Amino acid sequence: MHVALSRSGPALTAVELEDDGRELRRWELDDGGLTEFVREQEPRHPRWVWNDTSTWYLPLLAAGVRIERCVDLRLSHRILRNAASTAGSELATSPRDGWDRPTPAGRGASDALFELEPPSADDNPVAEWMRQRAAVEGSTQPGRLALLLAAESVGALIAVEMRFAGIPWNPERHDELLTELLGSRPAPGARPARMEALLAQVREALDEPELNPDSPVELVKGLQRAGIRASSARSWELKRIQHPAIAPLLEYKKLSRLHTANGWRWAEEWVHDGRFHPVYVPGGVVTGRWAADGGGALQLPSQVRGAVIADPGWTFVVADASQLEPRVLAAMSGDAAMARAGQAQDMYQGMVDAGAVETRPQAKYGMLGAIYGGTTGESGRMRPRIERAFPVAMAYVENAARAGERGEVVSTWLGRSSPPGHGDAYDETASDAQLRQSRSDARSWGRFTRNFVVQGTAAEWAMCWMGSVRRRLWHLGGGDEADAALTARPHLVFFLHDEVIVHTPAALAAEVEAALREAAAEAGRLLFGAAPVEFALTVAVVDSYDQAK
DNA sequence: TCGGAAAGCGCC
DNA sequence: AAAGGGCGCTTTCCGA
Repeated sequence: MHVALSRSGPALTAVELEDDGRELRRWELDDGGLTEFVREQEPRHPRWVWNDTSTWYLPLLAAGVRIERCVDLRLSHRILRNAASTAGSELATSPRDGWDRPTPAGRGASDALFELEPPSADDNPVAEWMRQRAAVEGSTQPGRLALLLAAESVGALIAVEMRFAGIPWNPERHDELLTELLGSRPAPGARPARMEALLAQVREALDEPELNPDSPVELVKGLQRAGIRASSARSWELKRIQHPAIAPLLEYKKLSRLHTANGWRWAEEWVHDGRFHPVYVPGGVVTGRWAADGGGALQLPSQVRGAVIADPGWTFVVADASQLEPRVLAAMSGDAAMARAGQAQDMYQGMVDAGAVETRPQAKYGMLGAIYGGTTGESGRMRPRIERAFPVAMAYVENAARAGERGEVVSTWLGRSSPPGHGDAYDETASDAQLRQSRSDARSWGRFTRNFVVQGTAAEWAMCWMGSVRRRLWHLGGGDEADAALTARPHLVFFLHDEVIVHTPAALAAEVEAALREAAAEAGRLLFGAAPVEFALTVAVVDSYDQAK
């Protein structure tokens, strides 16, 4: 059962659809009636069809209404517009229209969390839904694409739910952590005491009393005047230099980053009532990974994770998928030897035990090099051995790289396609320098497409995993019969590419862990069927995030 | 004065 | 000669 929601000015329309798109019933509503309508219909388990999940769902959640499933038409449209397997569809060949507009930004401080604009008017969702169904059914891989759209849509629900719930954040502990590292909070515009002290050491050691360490240009000039040959102000370059100014300078830069990105000002903007409410952007990255729009949820530094503290009587279950991308590559390429190495809880150790390489770091850098296209350092040295041990997997990523170099489009396992390549950027009149540049650009694009197929498929696995986790957690909390709100049950509060945090009553932690593991296995089956690849999780039950790992 | 690019670094 | 993928955020830099 599907119910499409749309808005025309102040009027809302709900249309119940037969599976073939025929209209069964129609309701005319207003904003005040929407919440009650959805609440009444939800026990029938409709799939809500709407333009953008965040605009419709956030107000519903705020009113205490949680839904089971939806179709996010705009996210789906974007996938189908670009997918190689739907290139001939009416959707993909028609001119760009309103459905090609970007998802409305959820930007803004969480003060405005419940003061969002109401859902905006848009083109007819029923017609768009039919167009999308036709594109999927006419594609070369309808089953996979349908799964991708379902996973993307449940991801959109989860993103809104996590923003709504927020991640428990203890402002006092955050302030303590900052004070331990930086000194007490300085006046606006002033440097914290610890940074000021380090800066004095740097200036002294360089004999540069006016040095401005925050300007890379000034910093490099100052270093050079002191006889230090540095071509940039990057930490990795400075680390190689023997000079008394370097250690305090590196420490200064580290603290400066913390102070500006996740310091007191950040907390004032993003943490309210003991919760950090980041804005997630499903599908915000070309590969299908999520992005964040404000708050920096995907870059939360380890220094402040100790401020993520569970509520009294509650705890966190932190789970990350171990070596997700190598496992995904083993499954999608069908590399049996690599899959065998993945039978181990620690796949890199499994690669050592299989005799592919000698040490765990060699396995790790070798694999990352294979997936990223690295040719230097340890990953470059390991390349021949990885190729010998896992020829099928390596051929898979090499093919993706060569396709990208030729300007071709590549696709993930479920059918998300890469952006169009550059094609031949030169002709017979090109100079040697232009030819070199062109070949370099092609190789660079090849590294992108090589990584795209793996990173994008890993994102698909993660979305299937989370969708399954979400469903299981809801039932753990009593399912539809229970009256408890989303945040009164075990619920997802954080997601970071291959890692989730569940906030749960402590008594349910063991069941949550089991649900996470079952969901990981389910995601593997959903994507890859009976492929003999295991998706191992590392799980920790902790009261604060810094205790995980 | 403003806005975009670049630099640098945090996460995976 | 160049030689590792994807992002977001903050500050500085620089030109319109």
